[in-house]
Amino acid sequence: MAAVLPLADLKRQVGPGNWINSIIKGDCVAALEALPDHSVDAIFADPPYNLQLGGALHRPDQSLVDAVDDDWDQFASFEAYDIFTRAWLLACRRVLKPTGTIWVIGSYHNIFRVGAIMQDLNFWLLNDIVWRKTNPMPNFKGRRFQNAHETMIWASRDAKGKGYTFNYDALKASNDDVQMRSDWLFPICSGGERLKGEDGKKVHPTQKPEALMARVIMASTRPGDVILDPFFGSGTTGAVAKRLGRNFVGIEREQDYIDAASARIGAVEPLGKAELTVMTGKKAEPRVAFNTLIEAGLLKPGQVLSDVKRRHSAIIRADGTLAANGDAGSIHRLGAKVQGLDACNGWTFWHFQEGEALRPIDDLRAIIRTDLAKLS
Amino acid sequence: MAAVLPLADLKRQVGPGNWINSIIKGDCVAALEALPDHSVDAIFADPPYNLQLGGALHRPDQSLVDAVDDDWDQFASFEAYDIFTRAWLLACRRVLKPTGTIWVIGSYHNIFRVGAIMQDLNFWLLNDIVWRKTNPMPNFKGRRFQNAHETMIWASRDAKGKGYTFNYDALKASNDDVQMRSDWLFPICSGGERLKGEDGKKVHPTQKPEALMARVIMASTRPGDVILDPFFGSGTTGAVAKRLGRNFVGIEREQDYIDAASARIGAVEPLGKAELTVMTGKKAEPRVAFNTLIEAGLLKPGQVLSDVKRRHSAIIRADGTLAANGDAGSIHRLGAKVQGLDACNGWTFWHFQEGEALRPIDDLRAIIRTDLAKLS
DNA sequence: CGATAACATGAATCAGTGG
DNA sequence: TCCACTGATTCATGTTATC
Repeated sequence: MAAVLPLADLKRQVGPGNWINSIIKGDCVAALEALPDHSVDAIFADPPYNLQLGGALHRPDQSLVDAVDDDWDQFASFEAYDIFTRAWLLACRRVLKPTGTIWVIGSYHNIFRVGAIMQDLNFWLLNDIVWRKTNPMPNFKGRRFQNAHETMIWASRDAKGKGYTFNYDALKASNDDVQMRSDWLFPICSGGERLKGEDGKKVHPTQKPEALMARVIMASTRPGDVILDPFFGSGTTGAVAKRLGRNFVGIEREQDYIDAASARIGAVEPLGKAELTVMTGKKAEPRVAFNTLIEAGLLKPGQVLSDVKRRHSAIIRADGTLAANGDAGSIHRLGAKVQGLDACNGWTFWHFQEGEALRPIDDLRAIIRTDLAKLS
Repeated sequence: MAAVLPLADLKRQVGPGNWINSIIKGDCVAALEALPDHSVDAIFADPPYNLQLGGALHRPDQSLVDAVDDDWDQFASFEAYDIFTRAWLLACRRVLKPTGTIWVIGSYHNIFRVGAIMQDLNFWLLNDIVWRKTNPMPNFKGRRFQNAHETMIWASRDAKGKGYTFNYDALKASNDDVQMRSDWLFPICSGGERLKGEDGKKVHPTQKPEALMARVIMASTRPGDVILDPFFGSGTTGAVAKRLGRNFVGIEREQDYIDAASARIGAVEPLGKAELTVMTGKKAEPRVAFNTLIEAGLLKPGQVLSDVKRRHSAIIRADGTLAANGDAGSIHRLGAKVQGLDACNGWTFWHFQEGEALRPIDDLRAIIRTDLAKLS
């Protein structure tokens, strides 16, 4: 069983960190306000979808918005939903680390309002992701297209946000070596994965599939990260986070959901470290300066480098710069200059002679990196 | 050549109906105000997306991406964009028949604001439709998911709108007798369909594909209906409307676009009545990524794969890559690596244990494909 | 002339670090 | 906060050039 933390206990300052991997029982905004600034790495939110289907909606002060009926005033309802949305998003934003990202899932009933408010609050939209359902419910009346998808918004905390986690290389490698697109195909949650009560009825009306959650987590978090879910429900976020070696914090009001989620998460076995290692690309590798190749004796001052088609050549100088045609500079600057470009990756542009063949100097950097790896 | 109508002439009341099948030259809202109440059956709007681009973007080969940096896409703030959006949507609403519907296309940059404002103005959202692009531009920096879709909102004029046109049966018949879903697959507009000037450059930066427009028109209008496009651009709406036996009204400010659209529409041959029945969308062979097998539970992280002669083995990681001997990568790259080859088809190389036998993981892909064949 | 390679391009909010 | 510098990064499709 995952720990359950009444909000009152949390507020009594039981100590920092005690809320990791627990479900906070209480109102979403109130519970968020009890968490420290910049304390979570990622947020996944599955807020109430709309007012028009009769779901209960609470204002930030926990008062109940009047139930929707045929006479309801549409503007007042949208306004109430906007106030609610702004409140929880703002509270989430404070809790999120500056390098963190947030996911919000919704349908056409609410996602446009959510997205616009996110922009108003200075979240910086990175992608909208379409979850295409393999087995959506049909449209029974034949008056619309079958509503076969939901939309997720992925955003960083700040405009022009930098430094967020995106495991690009792992996603690409797992996707037949082409980059992952913004349209994802998954079945809806059903069968054995769907939590059911003793009466055989589903515990939660909108339980999300673990496969969807797993891709979200694998894409935008690292092992050990803390993932917050302010509308925890049946606890899919917690279950998948635990399985994938991440930490979670859930917020939920309903005791029935908390009970089901707690038991569910308790039964999850985390994967081992080897299975959880995330594939990284060159960006994550240690930097090796060009000078290091000279110091290691792999290249020598005076030696000539050229591009792969031998159209340009340059001479290595003892200070670790290249010289050609009266110009000199780093491998990158000079590579750009001789080609008349703004930028150039000198590691892949410049080649050295080995026998009759040309090899990129990047091969030599790989040798250095291999040696470095043995040391660490 | 389609008729071009300066807004001043229209205001001089040349007579009702004279604006049918013509392009009104002028500002969008001003032109709309010159049209009568409840005079069009459907609206298709492709407003500026309000892209907020930073500096220049280069492809990995250093070529420059031709960005949409036109003046008409520049707005000072979200607030300015909202004011603009509210104005043209309100003007559209007056012109639309009570039984009419409106389509608006956009991307994550603007569609959330547009959708929220549509709801605020009492449009009643019927569906959001995802246009999945077969050939989207990649993400060059590897910092996001490939932005592979755009979103269309389809709405009726009034809340609980009734009596709008939706050709449910025709769509279903054209879709292998299953109801049309909310995710559509089409290529972007290129090749011979893409309008080009004498300099060989594209006339309009965001010309929409005719196939997309055709499905919109076939789904939500009847022959003889009047379709308004307040951001006419290169005139795709007019060209497809004419071909499909519908009438159009376009509004456009730029003379260059008007000239191109007018000539384009003039060259269109309307289809005969018999051909106006059914048209199908293009289907594509579903791509199945290795990750899909894990997400579907057919393979599990930690499980060991080997080649058919058990000379090499590798462990499946949660991120959808394989690991062996300290190396890691996609099923293809690692298969190549362990064999010392340049390339390898991981689908046929790697096998999993089933009882005492080894079966290629390609067998599992076949299972997924069978399930997906219905979707494409 | 045919096959193949090379090049071009599409609604894009597209980097991270250290001084 | 700004600036300089390193150096990582693309998929599908259509068109043109080359052999």
